Amino acid sequence: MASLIQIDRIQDYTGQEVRIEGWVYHKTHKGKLLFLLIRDGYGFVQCVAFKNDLPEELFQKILKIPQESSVVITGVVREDKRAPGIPGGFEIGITGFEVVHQSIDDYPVALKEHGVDFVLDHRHLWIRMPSQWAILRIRATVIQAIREWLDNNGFINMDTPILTPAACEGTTTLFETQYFDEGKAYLAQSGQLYNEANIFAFKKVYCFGPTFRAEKSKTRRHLTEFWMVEPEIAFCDLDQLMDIEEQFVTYIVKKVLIERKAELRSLNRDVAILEQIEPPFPRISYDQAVEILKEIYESNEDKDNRELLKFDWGMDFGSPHETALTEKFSKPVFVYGYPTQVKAFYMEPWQGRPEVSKSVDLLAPEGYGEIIGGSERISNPDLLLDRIRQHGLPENAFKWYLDLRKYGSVPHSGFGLGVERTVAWICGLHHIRETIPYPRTIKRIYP
RNA sequence: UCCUCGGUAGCUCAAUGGUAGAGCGGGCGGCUGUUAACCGCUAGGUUGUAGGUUCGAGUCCUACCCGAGGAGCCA
Repeated sequence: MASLIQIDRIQDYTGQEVRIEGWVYHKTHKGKLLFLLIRDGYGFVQCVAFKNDLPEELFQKILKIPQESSVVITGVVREDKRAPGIPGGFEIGITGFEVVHQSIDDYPVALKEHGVDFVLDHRHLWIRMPSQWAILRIRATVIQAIREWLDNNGFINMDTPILTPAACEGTTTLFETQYFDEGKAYLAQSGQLYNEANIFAFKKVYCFGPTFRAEKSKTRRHLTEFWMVEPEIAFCDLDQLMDIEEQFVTYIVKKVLIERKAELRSLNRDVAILEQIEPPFPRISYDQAVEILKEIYESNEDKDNRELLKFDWGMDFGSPHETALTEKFSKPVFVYGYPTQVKAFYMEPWQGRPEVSKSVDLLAPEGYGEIIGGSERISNPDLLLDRIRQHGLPENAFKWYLDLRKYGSVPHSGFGLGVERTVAWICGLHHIRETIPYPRTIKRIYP
């Protein structure tokens, strides 16, 4: 029997008779000539049947097969530039055709444009389409790259709890659940505080898991459930943190470029932009960013846009500001030294400038905005206690967190990278919802 | 929470207040290189819901439901 192959390795089998197990994605025929586009989970390949070369019964069987039917096809691999597919350029001349299950003929997801509501209601079927398949393959590679780089650079994975007793940062709205007789528990929005404990045992750690935000955000950059990797490093200041972040992000992009080129191409992503991602990334201070935004504001002629771009020192960037700022750069750009008042309570103040924090965000180019938020953490126990009190946080809940500054406190830093925003940027997508298999948004929990 | 837009065939969309239509998808037939092929035939509808105006409402009015985009907040 012909050997079973994966479509992504098809170029290794030119001239050989092979077998593929997969599903019929598309069928078209022109009299005696018939084309099937078959997907097997690893790729998409065109299979060709010519009536005169096959028994009549077999040709009719292929002709009648509905979209999405599961099949086992035997045939000879040949190179042909005309052949569509991912990777494409190869096709299989059918010699054998076996139906595993004949799909019923009302498959709802047609090969055409669909509305947002429709495709999200059919997400369980939508993921079979080439664009969604490619995006989710790239997502898996991004996740693999994240773990690889961290594991190979002295970090150890420490899972932090998802059920937590209180708001970690006391800012965002959390999902709430009853925890037996212990009162309310909340779904984690960050593992950072636990990681700050972990570094005192393991030096460099990361947690990687789902994160939950119950905010009623309704934009193309938001999900209520998303994945975040949070590295945390002992003996690390803000500059060293930026060094780590740029190495990390560069590795992720390079890995995708090497292993998922066919997928990027199928998404029509301009890879030239990604290929130039190399350290160092530009580093600008918040103060400089404010100056740049003022210039952009002054030179903007469109009155409506102009109002959205209005900005004063002390504000946090809105989406229009991030977009305008990053359009000035072709690489991801660091913005450091945000005003203390717009950032979380645990961030180390700038020396001699307490109104500024040792914080840094990494903004992706092409208007994709913040993919990383990070900072150097407060290492002085008295200052940390002051901040907890100023923010009206429950002191008791932070007792353990304050302990960390009492026993061997060191300068330390960390950051969180949002997986979905990173994937959206690498893939060049309009909306974050396509970067996760089953997106959870404020109005959607099906399927 | 606020602002804007939308809801008509399985899907994408048309239809000046006057007989609800096209393309795709489905079914049947034709064609040896299709790339969401093309050509012919065919089936397919409680126009989001409830009320109102009118001789007559997909269209105008009111309320509601559902969804999307954006703002705020954030990764």
